[in-house]
Amino acid sequence: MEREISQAVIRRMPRYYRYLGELLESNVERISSNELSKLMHVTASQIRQDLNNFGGFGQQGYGYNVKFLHDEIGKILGLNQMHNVILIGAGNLGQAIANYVNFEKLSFRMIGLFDVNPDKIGNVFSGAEVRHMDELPEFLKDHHVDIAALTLPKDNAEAVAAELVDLGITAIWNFAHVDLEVPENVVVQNVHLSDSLMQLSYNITQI
Amino acid sequence: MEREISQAVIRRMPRYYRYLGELLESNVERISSNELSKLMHVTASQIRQDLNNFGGFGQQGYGYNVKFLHDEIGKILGLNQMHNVILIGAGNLGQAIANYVNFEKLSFRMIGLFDVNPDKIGNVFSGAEVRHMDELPEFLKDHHVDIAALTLPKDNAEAVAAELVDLGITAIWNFAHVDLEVPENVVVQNVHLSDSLMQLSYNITQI
DNA sequence: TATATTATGTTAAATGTTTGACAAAATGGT
DNA sequence: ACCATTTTGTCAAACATTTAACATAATATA
Repeated sequence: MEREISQAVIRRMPRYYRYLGELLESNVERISSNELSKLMHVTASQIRQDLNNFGGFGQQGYGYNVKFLHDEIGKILGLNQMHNVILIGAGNLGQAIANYVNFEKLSFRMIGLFDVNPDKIGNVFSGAEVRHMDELPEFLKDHHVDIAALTLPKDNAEAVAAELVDLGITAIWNFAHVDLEVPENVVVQNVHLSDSLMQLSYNITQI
Repeated sequence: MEREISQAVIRRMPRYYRYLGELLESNVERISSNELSKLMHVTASQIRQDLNNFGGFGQQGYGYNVKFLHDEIGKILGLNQMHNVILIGAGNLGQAIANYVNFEKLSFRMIGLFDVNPDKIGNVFSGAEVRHMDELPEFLKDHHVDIAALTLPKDNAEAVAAELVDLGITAIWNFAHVDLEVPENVVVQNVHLSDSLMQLSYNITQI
């Protein structure tokens, strides 16, 4: 039986991926957990412990090969395969997120935008046309979708999420200011901006 | 000597605040940790433990008064005072965030937008005009600013952050895809969207 | 008013996470 | 070819967080 890897570890993996990507761009070939720990301001022990959850990627006396480790973490995070993404709610935030997703060219592709506002239907953002929500069932018959991004007001979010789940979506990137209730086979990743702002507000007052 | 409250607890406070706000809107007068735990899908023990970090807000045999607790958590998070916010980088995401901040009317106010792109200077978003970055020092002489939101490409982020810190900014809400190096009296709250997307990507592949 | 019920605040146990220590293995200089 | 140095992977200790248990106090009912 395999032990499940904690989200505490998973949360740190994209950060390793990012630093290794930068090292790669700087043509650094190898790095030790000690050097990386100084760069990232974490303990070397944590780095080694984290990586060892997934296997031994390093070599004693040498350290880690930057390119190899970067690739391996990419695979762990599923970045070696393309994810088709749709987005519901083509407002300001939706447009920003649509851009954002396309930026990660090799792993994520924004293939459809949906809204209910007639003024927005037909507009093209980030190379995708905004369609009416009514077209969603038909669209999902023709296209394989891995992730739905929800960038809409909280009042509609729960109902739209339920509809998406009915239509077979199993991964939701949720920007709405509400916690979605979904079946347990559906993965929800929340980005609660106001929670983040409130945490900042708290930390300001503590100094 | 007061024991510092862990960020694990702080991260949960905005969520309590949100649920209590909804209960308040539904005219619920009182709630027990047990009822709230069912609503929020956390243990009642955790709720009581969390709240007791800040004081005894409840009463045995009664539970918690919703309005009182909501107010108290608001105070803890610093939401009882207005925070002036500026934003650097008036692109798509910047516009979305500017809207977002103004939405929390009683606690946060977007008072200035800055960019270097001449096409953007002079535009008005969310009631604030976009100014050139060169005007920032002058602006900060005339206005008290509590928080600077950074919504710009990662290549400029570190330099802009350094400039902000020089000019006396002590709280940064960072959306740039980079970890800022700042003096320890400066608070940084990161929103790394691509980290979040990668975490989602990982969790998809695990089911 | 007496009593059963509810529900907090708090202590202690259980669980989870991070850090330190070190044996084993590879490297690199002489 | 040898030896000092580096550095991993892993075990165990230290630390932090979460959950369970329960004494105490207020409420509500009869």
